[in-house]
Amino acid sequence: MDSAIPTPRTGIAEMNWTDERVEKLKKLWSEGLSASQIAAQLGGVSRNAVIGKVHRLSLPGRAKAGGNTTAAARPKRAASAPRAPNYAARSVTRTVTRTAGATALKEDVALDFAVDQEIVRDTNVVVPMSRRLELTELTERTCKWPIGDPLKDEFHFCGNESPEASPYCTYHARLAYQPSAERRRMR
DNA sequence: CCCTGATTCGC
DNA sequence: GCGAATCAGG
Repeated sequence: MDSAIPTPRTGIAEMNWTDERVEKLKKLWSEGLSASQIAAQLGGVSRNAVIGKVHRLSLPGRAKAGGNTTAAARPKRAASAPRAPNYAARSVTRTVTRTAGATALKEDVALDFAVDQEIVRDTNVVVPMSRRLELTELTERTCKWPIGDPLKDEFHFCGNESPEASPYCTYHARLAYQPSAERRRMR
């Protein structure tokens, strides 16, 4: 009677295709989410698993076979997606303080330069819209800047592309690591 | 290189 | 039935 116990007591580790999960899969797939996104939402399965299941269920594939569905994969987001104000390319004409006299300290010049750059940034850089990724959707190159209250449902991560070896996108990296002159002036 | 879905095939 | 490995493509 005893012999080999299948040991199904793995608790949560058992990720089979329950009716619920299949329904969710169908729903998300029909909404146009990519297999990897669906896998991330379901949890415990790979995108391959999702694709495999989709086929087994004979769900309608994406129009273009093997094709990139990036465009089709983003059905809607207009609802409450933060829109980045587009007052971007306003140019700032700043008169450089060229203290002609030899008294012009190198430090001042360097500082001016830094400030110049800062102004340019402050003028051109706008708060980027986030991709609103879930924790499980983050990858090596997605910005991990958290947005919102972790306890609330709308909590998400920026998710924009982050430079290699950086956990944040360029925008949030600046907020995170505020270096030198920038901070000084902040005060 | 990043991503996508499609297919194969051992389990 | 399942899904990793592989294939094929943008």
